[in-house]
Amino acid sequence: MRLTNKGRYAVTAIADLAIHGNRMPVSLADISIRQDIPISYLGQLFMSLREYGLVKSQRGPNGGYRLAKDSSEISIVDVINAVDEKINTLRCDGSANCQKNQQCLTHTLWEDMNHRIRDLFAEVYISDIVTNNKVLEIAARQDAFLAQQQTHVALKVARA
Amino acid sequence: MRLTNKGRYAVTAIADLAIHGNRMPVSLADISIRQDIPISYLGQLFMSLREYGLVKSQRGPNGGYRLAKDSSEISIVDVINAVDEKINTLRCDGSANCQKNQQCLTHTLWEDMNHRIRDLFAEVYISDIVTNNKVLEIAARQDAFLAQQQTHVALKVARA
DNA sequence: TGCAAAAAATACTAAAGTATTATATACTGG
DNA sequence: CCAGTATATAATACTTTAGTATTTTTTGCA
Repeated sequence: MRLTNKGRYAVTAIADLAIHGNRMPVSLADISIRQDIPISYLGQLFMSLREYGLVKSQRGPNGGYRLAKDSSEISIVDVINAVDEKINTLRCDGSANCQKNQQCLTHTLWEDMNHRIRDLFAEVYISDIVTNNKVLEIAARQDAFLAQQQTHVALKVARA
Repeated sequence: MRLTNKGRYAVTAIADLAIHGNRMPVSLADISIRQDIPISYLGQLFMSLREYGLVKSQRGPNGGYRLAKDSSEISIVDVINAVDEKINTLRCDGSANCQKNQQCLTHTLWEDMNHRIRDLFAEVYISDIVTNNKVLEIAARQDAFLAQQQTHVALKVARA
């Protein structure tokens, strides 16, 4: 079983889209600044997310990404699957050949835990996340930060 | 979050003790053969398990390990903790400094998932595992395999 | 029509973590 | 005293993860 930055980043980025993508596509650059995720890494993640059908893209100026479905139809397990982080407690990948081509002593246990954890992640939807007050509060802080960054850039450009 | 061979090995080894340690201490050599786990790796794991108070050791001939408590008092989460595999979905280790010393957007989410997964593992006890019929069946197969190995060794010694 | 903003695609590298092996030492029952 | 056992630690090989870099393609807009 493993859930690392990759999966966390992906869920965070999808939540960012759910919050900011209502009117306009959201650029990776904006997500990168708001969520503090390397932009090039985001690029990789969004290729998977798009192939998996969770987001749709728009190239060119003012382009970016939007959710392909409503946030109430995307669960965390979808996102984690999309970026290929298996939530898997099994050594044998389910084929029960963990010990010399036969089941190991605890095979059934891990299989069971696997299901239960998957269910846990399957029942949390992106909409649940982005309606949480604490989350919205943090999103507001991140918005302010992005605006501030953009002002800095504008000033630099004006000076030059 | 991460659960790898180390944690799986540890739980499997503890289950092996629960099954075979009623009368005599169980040697790492036997566990190694029955469960197909490298003996030197087992040595490392059992150091942790002993320090954590889950097993007690007996050196010398006919020595080995036994459970330090009843199998109904050892949950999976204890075992995994003992060998230092954190079941942790959090990037920031709980201190909520995941993004520039402040909470990241999904901090609360991962914290919540963390608790739920921990609860899942905390409610499964070793006794649950070793009373399962399928598990006992596999244990019987492993016993036969060990006996066969020992016969081979005995024959070799007799021949020499 | 050309520039700039954006995604798409791919290759590469460094760091961290995992699993395993190896080796030497200490203890203990017969 | 010997052999079987745990104890302890070091070293190594391997895998995965995270992150960086670069080039190409698309497209809105001035």
